[in-house]
Amino acid sequence: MATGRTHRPATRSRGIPEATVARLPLYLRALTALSERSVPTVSSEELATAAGVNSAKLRKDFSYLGSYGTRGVGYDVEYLVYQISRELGLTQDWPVVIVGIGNLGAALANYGGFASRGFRVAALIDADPAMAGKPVAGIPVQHTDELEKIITDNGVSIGVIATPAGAAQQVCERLVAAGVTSILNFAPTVLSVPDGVDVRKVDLSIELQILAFHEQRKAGEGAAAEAALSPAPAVVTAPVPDAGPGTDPEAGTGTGAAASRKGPDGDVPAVMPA
Amino acid sequence: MATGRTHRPATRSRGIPEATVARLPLYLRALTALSERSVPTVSSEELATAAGVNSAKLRKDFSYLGSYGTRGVGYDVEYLVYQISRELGLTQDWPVVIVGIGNLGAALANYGGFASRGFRVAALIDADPAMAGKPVAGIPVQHTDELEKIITDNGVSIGVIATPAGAAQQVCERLVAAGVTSILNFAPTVLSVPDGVDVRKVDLSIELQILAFHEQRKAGEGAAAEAALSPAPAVVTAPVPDAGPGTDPEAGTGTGAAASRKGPDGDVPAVMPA
DNA sequence: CAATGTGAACCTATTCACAGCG
DNA sequence: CGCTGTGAATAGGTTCACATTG
Repeated sequence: MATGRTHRPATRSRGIPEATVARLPLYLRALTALSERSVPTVSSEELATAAGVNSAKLRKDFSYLGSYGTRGVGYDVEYLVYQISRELGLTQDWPVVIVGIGNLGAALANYGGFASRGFRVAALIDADPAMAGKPVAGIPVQHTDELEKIITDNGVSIGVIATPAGAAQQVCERLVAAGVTSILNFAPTVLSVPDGVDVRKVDLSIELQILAFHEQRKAGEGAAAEAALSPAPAVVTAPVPDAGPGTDPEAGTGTGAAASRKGPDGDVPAVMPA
Repeated sequence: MATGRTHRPATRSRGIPEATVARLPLYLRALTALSERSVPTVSSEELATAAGVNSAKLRKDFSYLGSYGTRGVGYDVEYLVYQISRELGLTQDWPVVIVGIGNLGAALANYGGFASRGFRVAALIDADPAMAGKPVAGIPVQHTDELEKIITDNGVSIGVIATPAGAAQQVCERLVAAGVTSILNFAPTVLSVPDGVDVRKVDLSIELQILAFHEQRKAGEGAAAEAALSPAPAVVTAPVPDAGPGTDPEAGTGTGAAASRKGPDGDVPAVMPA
C-alpha cells in the first residue's frame, strides 16, 4: 500500500453516487416510520422533510434507483421501503462481530438498531481473558484467540472495532486476514487496509472538534448577541489575545497558550513566520 | 420549516471549506502523536500518510489556514499543533453536557478522548430518577429537571444527546432553549433545530447500512461465492401488506414488480426502535 | 534541490426550473 | 393540476502539475 489506501472505489458503485448511498438509510428510516403508521404514499416534499433534506435532492437520489414514484401522487411507502432495503443489501442477513467489549463495545452490543435491520451480532470478542464467557447483551464474550475461527465459521464480512486506539490496527489486520472486508472503526486511529476493504470511522472527538470550530465562529461573530441566554462566563477563558472574528490569522504569538495546553514536552517556541 | 433546516451555514466558515475543517482534527491527532515523539518537523507527504489523506489535499487544506510551512523542509510540528488547535477553537475550554446516560452515554462519559482536547464533561443528565446522584465516570448523574439550570450555570454551548430516539427532539429543544448552540446527536432521529444551531449526527445503524451496500456490491461482483456460509434465510419476497384504505395504488406496479424483480432473498426486517 | 503553495483542470454533488406524465 | 423525473446551471471539493522559495 503505497500511500495509505483507505479509499473505496467510489466508481464501482454501479452508478449510485456515494452521497446518495449515504442518504438512503435516512430515507429508509423515515419510510419505515410512515409504514408503521400505515401511511400508503408520500410526496417527495413530505418525505424530504421527514428525512431532513430538500425535495429536489431526494427526487434526484431516487432517480438513481429507478423510477419508483407516480407523478401527481408520490411514492408508495411499502414499495419504496422494499426497494431501498434491497438496494442497501438489507434483504440479506449480515453477521457482524464486535471487537473490544469495553464501555463502548457493550453499548454497541446492546444497541437495538443494530439487530433490527438485517444486522446480527454474531459474536463479541475481547482481549481480556477475564471477560471470556461473560455475557454482554445476552451474548457470551469470546477471547481474541478465537477471532479467526469466529470470522470463518460465521461467514462474517463486517467487523466493528471498539478497542483502544493502540490495538485497532492489529485487530484490523487480523479481521481482514480472516476475511472481513468492511470495517466500522470506533477507535481514534487511522486504519490502513488493503485495497478492496472498506473502512468507515466514527469518531466522537472529531465530531466535537468540528462543532467547536463552528461554535467559536458564532461566538466571535455577532458580538454578545447570544449572551441573552448564556451568561457565558466560562467561555472567554482564552489565554490568547483571541482575534475574535479573525479575518486574518495573525496569530499574535500564542506560545504561552500552545505550550500551556499541550502536555509533556511542552513549549517549543515554534518558528514564527511573518 | 420550508425545507428541513438542519443545515449549517457552510458559507459562514470564514473561507475555510467545510471539508477542510472536518480533516483538521485528523491532522491534529497525527501531529500530536509526532509531538509526543518529539519529532520537530514533518513533510506534507509524511503527515498526509499518517492522517490517511494524500499530500496535495493536505497542503491545500493548510493553505487555507495560511502559510505555515517552510519550503524545502516541511512543517514545524509544535507550531502547527498550535495553529490548528487555535483554528478549531481548542485553545479554550468547552464545557459539554451529555444527556441520556444509558450504555452509550456512560461509554461517552468514560471516553478519554473527550476530556483530552479542551472538552470537559460538565454534567451528565438522565431522565431516570433512579440514576440521580449515581456517579458515572466519577461524575454524579443529575435529573433532567435540572437541565436548564445546568446549562446556564456552566455556560454550556455544546450538548451531546444519547437518549432513545423518542426523547431526542424534546431534549434537543430544551437544550437549545437553554442556550446550547451545538449538538452532537447519537439518537437515530432527524433533529430539527432553529437557524444558528449546529447539529452533527453519529449513527451506527446508518454507517452499517452504508457498509452493507458496498459489501453487497463486492459479493455480486466476482461471483456468487459468499453463499457458502449463509444458510438461505426465509424467502418471502413482497412484504407489501398494503394498508390501502382509500387510494389503491395499482397493485401491479407495487406488489408484482417488487416480487418479480430479482429476488435472491427477501425478508425485510424493517423494525425501527421508535 | 526538496518540498511548499497554488492556479487550473477535473470530478462530484446540490440546486434550479421545467417538461412530461398520471 | 400536482408531482415526479431530469437536463442544465452552479457550487464545492479533489487532484494535477509546476513555479516558487528557503
